[in-house]
Amino acid sequence: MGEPRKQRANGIESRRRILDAAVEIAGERGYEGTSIAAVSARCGLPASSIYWHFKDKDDLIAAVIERSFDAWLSAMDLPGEHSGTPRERVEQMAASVAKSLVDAPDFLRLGLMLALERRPEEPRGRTVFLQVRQVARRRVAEITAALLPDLDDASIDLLATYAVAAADGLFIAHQTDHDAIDLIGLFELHARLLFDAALRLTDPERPHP
Amino acid sequence: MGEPRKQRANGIESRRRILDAAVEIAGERGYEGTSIAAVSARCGLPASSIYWHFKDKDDLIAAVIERSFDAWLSAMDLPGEHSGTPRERVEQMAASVAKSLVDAPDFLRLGLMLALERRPEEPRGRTVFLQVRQVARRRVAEITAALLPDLDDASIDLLATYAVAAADGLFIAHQTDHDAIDLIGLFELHARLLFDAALRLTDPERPHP
Amino acid sequence: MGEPRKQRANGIESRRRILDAAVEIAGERGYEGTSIAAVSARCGLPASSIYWHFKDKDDLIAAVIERSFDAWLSAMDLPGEHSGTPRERVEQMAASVAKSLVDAPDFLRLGLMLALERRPEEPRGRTVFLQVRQVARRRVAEITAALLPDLDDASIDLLATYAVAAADGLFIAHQTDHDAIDLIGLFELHARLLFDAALRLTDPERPHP
Amino acid sequence: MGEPRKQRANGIESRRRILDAAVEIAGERGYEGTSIAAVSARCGLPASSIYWHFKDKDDLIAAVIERSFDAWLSAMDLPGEHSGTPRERVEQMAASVAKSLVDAPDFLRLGLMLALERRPEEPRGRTVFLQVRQVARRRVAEITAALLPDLDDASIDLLATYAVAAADGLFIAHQTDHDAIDLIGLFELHARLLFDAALRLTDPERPHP
DNA sequence: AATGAATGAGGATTCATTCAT
DNA sequence: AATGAATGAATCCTCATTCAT
Repeated sequence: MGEPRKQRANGIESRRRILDAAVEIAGERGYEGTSIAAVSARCGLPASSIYWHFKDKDDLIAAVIERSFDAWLSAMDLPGEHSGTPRERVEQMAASVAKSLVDAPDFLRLGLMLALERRPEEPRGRTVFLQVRQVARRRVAEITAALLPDLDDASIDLLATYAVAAADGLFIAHQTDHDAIDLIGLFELHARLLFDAALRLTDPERPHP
Repeated sequence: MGEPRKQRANGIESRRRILDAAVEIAGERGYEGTSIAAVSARCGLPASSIYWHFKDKDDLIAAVIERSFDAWLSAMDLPGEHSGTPRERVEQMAASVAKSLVDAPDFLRLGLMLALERRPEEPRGRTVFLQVRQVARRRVAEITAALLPDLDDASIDLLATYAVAAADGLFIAHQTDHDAIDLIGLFELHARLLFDAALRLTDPERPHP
Repeated sequence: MGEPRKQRANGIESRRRILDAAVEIAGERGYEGTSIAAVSARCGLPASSIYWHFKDKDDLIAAVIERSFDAWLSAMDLPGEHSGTPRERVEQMAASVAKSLVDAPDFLRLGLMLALERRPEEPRGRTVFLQVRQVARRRVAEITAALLPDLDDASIDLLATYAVAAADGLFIAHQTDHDAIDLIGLFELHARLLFDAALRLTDPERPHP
Repeated sequence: MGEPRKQRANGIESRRRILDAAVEIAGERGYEGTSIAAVSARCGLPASSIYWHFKDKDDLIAAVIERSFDAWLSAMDLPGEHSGTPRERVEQMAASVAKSLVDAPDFLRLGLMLALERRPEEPRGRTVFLQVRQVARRRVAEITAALLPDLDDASIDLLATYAVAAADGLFIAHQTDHDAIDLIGLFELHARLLFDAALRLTDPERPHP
C-alpha cells in the first residue's frame, strides 16, 4: 500500500512537477535561496532526477523564468476588442495588468530579484528575464504609439519606460505590504497619470491641468 | 614606524571595514549570497573577527542596511530653504532624490532585494528596511500635505505611496540598464506627473489637461 | 538516403564506438577518472546503452585493456624472418617495440595506471593487464633463450624482467615529456645494454668492456 | 570518558595528520581515487577541517607529493664519503636508491600515477612531481659527469635519462609483484649495465664485452 | 538492440558559527 | 579586541547502476 515505488517514467510530467516546485521556492527566496534539495523535497523527486531534466541550477531557474513569463502572459487577458476612447482603453489595460500581477506574481517577483542582483557570473535566468521584459516594454511602446499617433518616438520611449518601471514599483509595494496597498487603485492612478502625461507631450502648450 | 594608528585594537575602524565589505557584497548578491567568508576575504579580517563585532549574519546585514540608509540620507541634500512655487519645489525634491540614488544606490538596491524575499524567518535587515522606508513614505506624505493643503488624507496617502513606489521602479530600471536609462529625466517626468495628479485630486472638476 | 548502414541495431558498431571512447578517456584519466557519463558523452550513446554491451564499469575497462593489447600487438610488426646476427636481431626487436609504443600507447598507459593502483577490490582490468604482460615477459624470455642458448634460466629471467621493466620506464618518460625524450634512441641504448649484459652473463670471466 | 571532545587547537599537528592520511590513500588509489571523505575518515578530522589547511584537493595532493619527496630524499642515505672505484660508487648509489624505494615508496608510486595521467586541467601535484624529478635527473647527470669526466654532455644526458627511467620501471615491477621481483638484484644489474654503457660511450672503439 | 528516466550514494566544497587562546 | 582552528550541516552536482519500455 501507500505509493507504488516505481511509476512508469514520464518525463514531461516530472519536468512540470520540478518547475512547479521551483517557481514557488524561487519566488520566495530568490536565486541563492533556492536550493536543489528544497526543490527536490517539494516536488518529491530526488535531487539527481532534477539534474536529468535540467543541466544545472542555472538552467532550472532560467526555465522557471521562461515558463512563468508565459503563464503570466496568458493569465493577462488583454481585451480583445479595442473599444472605447483611448483613455478608456489605457485604463482597461492597466486594470488587466494589475489583475495579472495579483494573480500570477511569480514571474515578476523572481525576475526582479534576479534583476537586482549583480553577481560576477550573471545567472542565465537574469538574462532571460531582462530579454522578455524588453519585449514587453516594446509592446507597450507600440500600443502607446497606436493609441496616440501624434507622439514622437522619444516621447513614446520615455512613456513606455516610465510605465513599465513604475508598474514594477507598484508591484513591489503590493508584494511588500499586501494589506495596506490597493494595487488596483494604484494602477488606475497610474493609467490616468500616464494618459495625462501623454496628452501633454503631444501638445506641450497645453496648460497644466 | 610605518602607520602610527590602527596597529592594535581599533574596534571602530575594524567595524567600519567589515561594514564596507558587507555593503558591497550584499549589494551584489543579496542576503543568501552574502557569505561571511566572502566578507572576511574582502575586508581582510578573519571570519571570527566579524563575529566579535556582530552577533550573527542577520545582525551584520541589519547593520549594513542601517548604515547605508544613513549614508543615503546624508548624501541627499534636500534643499534647506523652501523657495519657489510648489511645482518647482516638487521638481527640486525629485531631482535631489534621483541624484542620491545614482550616487549611493546601496541602500535601495539591497533593501529592495530583501523586500522581495519571503523566507519563513524574516531577516531582521528586511524589517529594518521596511521600517525606515515607512518613515520615508510618511515624510513624503507630510511634505505633500504642506505643499498642497487642500488635499484630503486619503489622496495624500495614495500620492505618497505612488510616488515612492514608482521611484523604486525607476531606480530598478536604472540599475538594470545603466546606459539606456536616464534616471534624472525620468524623475523629472515623475515629478511632473505627480504634481498634475495632485492638482486634479485637489479639484476633481478640473478638466483633463 | 544518407548513410545506409548502422541505422538501427548494429551492436558491433556500437560496441566499437563505446570502446573507442573508453580507451581515450581511460588513457587520460585512469580507472576512477573514467566515468560512464564521460564515455557516453564522447561516444554519443546513452549511458544505459553502455550497460547493454558491458556488465559494469569494471567489465568495460577490462575490455578496453584486452582490445588495446590486441591493437598494440598487431601494430608491432615483429620481423618475421629472423635475419642477421643475434645483436642485430635484438636491436630490430627493440626498434619495433619502441615504434609500437609511440604509435599505440593506450595499452601501456592505461595498463600501468591500473598496475600502480592498489585498491581493496582489484579491478578486473588490472588483472587482465598483469596477465597479458606476464605472457609478454615470457615471450621475451623465450626469444632471449633462443638467441643466447648458453644462458642459464635464472639469468634469462633476470634479463627478461629487466628488459620489460626498463621498457616501461622509458615509455613513461616519453609519455611524460614527449618533446625532450627520444624514445627510439633510448630503446637503441636499451638493446645494446641488454645484449652486453647477456654476453657477460654467459661468460662471467669476460673482461669489462 | 573516551576522547575529550575538544582538544586545544594545534594546526601543525593536524596538518601532519591530514598529510599522513592522504599519502596512504593517494598512494593506494591515485588522484581521483583519493576522496576527501576517505582522508577525513582516516585522519579523524572532519572534511571541513581539511579545507582549513588546504585550499582544495589539488592543493592537498600537491602538498603530499612535496612532503613525500622530502621524506624519500632523507630516507635515501647517499654514502657521504666517496670511497672506492667509480664502478663501486655507482653500485653503492644504486643500492641506496633501491633501498629507499623499498622503504618509502609513496613518493614514486603516487608521482608516477600522476605522471601517467593526462587530464585537461593538469593537477598541480603532477607539475610538482615532474619538477622535483627533473631536479633528481639533473643530480644524476652531475654525479655521472663527476665520475666519468671524459663523457660528452649528450652522452651524460642520455645515460641519466635512461638511468632514471629504467629505475622507474624496476620500481613499478616491484610494486606490481612484490614477491617475484628482487628489486635489489635488479638495481645491481642496472648499475652494472649503466657503468658498462658509460665506458663504451667514453671510448666507442672499445670492443664489445 | 537500445534508451529515457530515475535513483541512492557519494563527490568536492562552502556554510554559519563556536571556542580556546 | 582579535584570531587560528575546528566543525556539523548544507551546498551543488556526479556517480554507477537499474528498470520499464
